[in-house]
Amino acid sequence: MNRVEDRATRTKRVLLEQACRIFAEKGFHETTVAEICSEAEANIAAVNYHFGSKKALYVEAWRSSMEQSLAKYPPDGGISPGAPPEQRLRGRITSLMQRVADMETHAFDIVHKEMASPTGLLTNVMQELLEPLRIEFRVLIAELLGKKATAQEIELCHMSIRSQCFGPLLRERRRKKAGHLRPARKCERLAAGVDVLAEHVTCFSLAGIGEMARTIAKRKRQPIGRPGK
Amino acid sequence: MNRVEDRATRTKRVLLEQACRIFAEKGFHETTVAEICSEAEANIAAVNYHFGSKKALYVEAWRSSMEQSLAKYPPDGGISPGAPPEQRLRGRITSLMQRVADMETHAFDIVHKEMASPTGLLTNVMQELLEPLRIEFRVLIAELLGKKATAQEIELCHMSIRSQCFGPLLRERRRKKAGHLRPARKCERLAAGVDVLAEHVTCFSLAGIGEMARTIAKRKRQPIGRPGK
Amino acid sequence: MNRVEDRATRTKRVLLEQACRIFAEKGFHETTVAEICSEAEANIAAVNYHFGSKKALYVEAWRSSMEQSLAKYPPDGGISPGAPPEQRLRGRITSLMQRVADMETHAFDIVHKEMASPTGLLTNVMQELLEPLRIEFRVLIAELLGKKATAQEIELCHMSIRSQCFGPLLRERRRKKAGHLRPARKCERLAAGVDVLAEHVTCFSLAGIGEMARTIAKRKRQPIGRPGK
Amino acid sequence: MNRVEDRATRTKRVLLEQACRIFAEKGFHETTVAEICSEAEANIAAVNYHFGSKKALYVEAWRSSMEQSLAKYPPDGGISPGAPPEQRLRGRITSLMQRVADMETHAFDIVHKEMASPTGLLTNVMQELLEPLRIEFRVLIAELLGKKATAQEIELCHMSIRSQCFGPLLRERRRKKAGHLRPARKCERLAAGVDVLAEHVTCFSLAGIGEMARTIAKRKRQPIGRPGK
DNA sequence: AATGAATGAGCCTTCATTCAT
DNA sequence: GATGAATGAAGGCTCATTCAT
Repeated sequence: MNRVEDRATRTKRVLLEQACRIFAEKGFHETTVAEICSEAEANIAAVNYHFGSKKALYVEAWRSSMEQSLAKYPPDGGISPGAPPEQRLRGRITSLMQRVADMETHAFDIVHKEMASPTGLLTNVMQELLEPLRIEFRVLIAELLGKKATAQEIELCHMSIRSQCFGPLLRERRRKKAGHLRPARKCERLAAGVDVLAEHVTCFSLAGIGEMARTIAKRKRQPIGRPGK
Repeated sequence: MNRVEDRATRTKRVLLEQACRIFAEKGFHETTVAEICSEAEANIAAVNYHFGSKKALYVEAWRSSMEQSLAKYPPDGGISPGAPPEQRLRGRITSLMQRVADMETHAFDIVHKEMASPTGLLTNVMQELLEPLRIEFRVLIAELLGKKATAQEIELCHMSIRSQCFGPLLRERRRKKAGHLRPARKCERLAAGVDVLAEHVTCFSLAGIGEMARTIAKRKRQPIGRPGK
Repeated sequence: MNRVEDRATRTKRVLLEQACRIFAEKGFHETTVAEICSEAEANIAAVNYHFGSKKALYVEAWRSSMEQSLAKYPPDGGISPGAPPEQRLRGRITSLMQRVADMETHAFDIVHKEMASPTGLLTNVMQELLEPLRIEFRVLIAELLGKKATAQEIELCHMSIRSQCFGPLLRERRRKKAGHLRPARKCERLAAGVDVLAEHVTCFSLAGIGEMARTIAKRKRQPIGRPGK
Repeated sequence: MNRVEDRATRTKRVLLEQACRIFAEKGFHETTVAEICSEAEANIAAVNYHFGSKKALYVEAWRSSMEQSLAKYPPDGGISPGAPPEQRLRGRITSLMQRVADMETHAFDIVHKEMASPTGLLTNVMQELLEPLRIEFRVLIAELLGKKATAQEIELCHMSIRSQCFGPLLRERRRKKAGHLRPARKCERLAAGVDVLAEHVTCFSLAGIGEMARTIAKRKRQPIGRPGK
C-alpha cells in the first residue's frame, strides 16, 4: 500500500516540477500539457488525472515554487526586527534579489510572464502570498521616511526600490536562459553577484530615501500643501 | 488605378494599426491573425498577403510603433546637449517615462511582453533601435559619476535608473487596461502624473548617483582596491 | 465569383444534409463532427468553419429538416378551414403521420432522440416551430368536444391522438433503419401504409371523442363540478 | 470472511441502484462509469470488477429495474382472468400506466432512451421480458374485437392503446425531472393523476374498439372485400 | 479481493497558412 | 490584385478499461 502511494506521489511531484520549469520557460499558453507529461515521463492524461486541468496545475505550480522560494530566502533576509531600519532594508532587498536571482526557483519567471500576459489565474494566490510582504515593506519605508511622509511618497519609494531589485536581474535571467546567444558587451556586463547588486541597490536607495526625508522635513514648517491628499 | 492602390495602402495601414494595438494587448501568441483582420475589416488572408506572415507583421508592428514613439518623445527630452548633466538626465528620464506612460503608443507593451516571453523575432530590430539610446544614456551617467567610475559602476546606475522608469508605469498600464477591476488601495495608489513620477525618479537617482560619486572619489587615493568587493 | 460562391454553398449544404442524416441516426452526442465531415467529403474543420460549432450545426440541422418537412406536408393536410371538423381532424392526423413516416426527412428522429436525452439545444427552436401547430390542434379538438369541454379534457384528447400518431410509426422507423435485423413476426406486422394507419387513428379517435362529448353533454345538466378549473 | 463478502455484496447492490438511476436519467452513452462509482461511493474500477463492463452493467440495470417494476405492478392490474374483458383491459391499462408513472422505478426511462438511441444491448432481454406481456395484450384485444378481426386490426388497436399509455406520461416524467423549468401553460397541464388518465384511456379506447368491432361485424356479409382500402 | 494509478484512443475546437478562383 | 473557402496539425480534455499491486 505504501509503495503504491509512493508511486502516485512521485508521479505527481515530478509533474509539478516539470510544470514549474516549463511554465517558467514558456508561460501558460505556450506550454503544452503534452510537453509537461512527456518531460515527466508520464501519460498524456496524467495532468488531468492528478491536477484536474492545465489551469489548476498552473496555479499549483506557481504556489509551490513561490512557497519554496520564500522558505529558502525569508523575506526579512534574516535580519532581526529589532535591528536599525537601514539594516532591515538591506535584509529585505538582499532577500528579494536572491529570490529573483535563484535560477533553481521558477516562481519569479512564472509571475513575470503572468504580469506581461495575464491569464488571471494567479490573481488570488498572488494576492494571498505577496500582499503581506508588500505591506511589511511599506511599513519599513515609512519608518525610514519619517512620520510626515504621505502614502504617495511611501509608494513612490517602494516602487523605486522594488524596480531596482527586479530590473537588473531580469536581464541576467534572460541571458542565462538564452544560453548566452549573444555574448554581453563589456559595458553591459554585470559580473557582479547578487550580494554586490543588493549592496548597490541598498546604498543607492538609502541615498534617495535620505534626500526625500530631508525634503519632507523641510516641508513641515511650510504647511501649505495638504500632505495627506 | 490610383484609387485601387490607395485602397490597398489603406488596408495595409489599418492592418498595421490594429496589429500594434492587439499585439500590445495580448502578445504575439495570444493574438490571432483572424482577429487582426477582423478588426481591420480586412480579409482573413490579408495579413499574409500584405506582410507575408504573422511573424513579419509582428516585427513591422513593433518597429513602426517604436519609431512613432521616439518621434513623439525625443530621447533627450528636448534638453540641449550643452545643458548641465543633471538637466540632461532629467530630460532623458522624463522622455523615457513619457514613452512608457503614453497609452496611445503600443511599442512599450509589445516589448514588455516580448521580454517576458521572447519569441526572438524582435532581437535584431530592438538592438538596432534601442542600443544607440542606451549608449547615450551610459555616457551621460559616466559624466555624472566622474572619470574614475568603472564600466560596472556605470552599468549599475544605468540599471537602477532604467528600472525605476519602467516599474511604476508598468503597474499603471496594467491598471488602465484592466479597467480598474480591483480599485487600488489607498496605499498603492500613485495618483501622480508622469511629470511628478519623473521628478521623483530624477531626484531619487541624482541622490544615489551623488552618493556613488563620493564613494568613487574617495577610492581615488587607494588606486587598486577591488571596487565592487 | 459566382462559381466560388456556389462551391461554398454546396459544401455547406452537403454538410447540413449529412448532419441531418447522422444526427437523426445517432443523436447529438453519438455523432462526431469527424463523421459528418467525412460523409460530406469535407475537411475536419469544415463544420466549425461553416457553422461555428457542432451545437450550432445541430440546431440548424433540425430547423432545416423540420421546415422542409412542414413544407412537404402542410399541417392542415390540405383540408380547407371551412370543411367539417371531422374532415379537418383527418387532415391533421394524416399530415402528422406522413411527416413521421417519411424516411427522407430527419426532423422527427432528431426530435425524438432529443426528447429522450435532452441536450436543451432545441428548446427554443422547437417552441418556435411546433407550438403554433399544437395550439391549432387543441382548437380543433375543442370544437369537436363542444363548448363545455374543460382545458384538461381537451388536453387528454390531444395527447391520446398525438400518441397514436407517433407510436406505431416509431416502431416502423426503427425497423426500417435496423435493416430488418429481426424479421417482424406476423402478429406484429403493420403492413398498412400511412393512409391506412391515419384512417384507423382517425376513426378510433373520433369514436373516443364522440364518447367523451356525450359524457360532457350529460354533465351540463348537473352543474356540480367547476368545469373551468 | 462473511463481513467481507457482505461488503462486496453491498457494493454491488449500490452500484446497481445508482446505475439504474443514472442510466435512466442520462441514457447509456451520457452516463460515465466514473459517475456511477462516485455516486455509489465505490472505486473507479468497481464496475468492471463486479459486472465485467459498462455494457453488462447496463443490461443488468435494466433487467433488475424492469423485474422490480413488474413485481410492484402485476401486468393484469390485479383483475381476475375470469372478469369481463372490459374490466381486464382497464386493469392492464392501469397497470401499464402505473409502471410508466412511477418515478421510483427506472426501467421505463431506460427503455425509452434505448428506443430513441438504440445501443442494441437490450434487444434480447427486452424480448424476453416484454414479449409475453404483449402477447397477452393482443389476446385480450382480439377477444374484444370479435373472432373476425384480422391480425392487423388487432395490432392497430394494440398500438393505439399502448401509445396512449406512454404519450401523456412521458411528458409528465420530463416535467418532473426538469424541475418544472418552464411552468406548463394552463392548456398544457394534465393535473390528472394516473387513475384519471388510465380511466380516460380506457374509455377512449373502448369507444374506439367498439366502433372498430361494429365495422368488422358489418364486413362479415361481404366476405372478400379489401377492408382497409 | 479490491484499489486507484495509469493508459491511449478519441472528441471538439482553434488557427496560421494555402488554394482556387 | 484580392478574396474567402479550405486545410491539417495541434491542443486540452474525457473516459472505459487495464495494470500493478
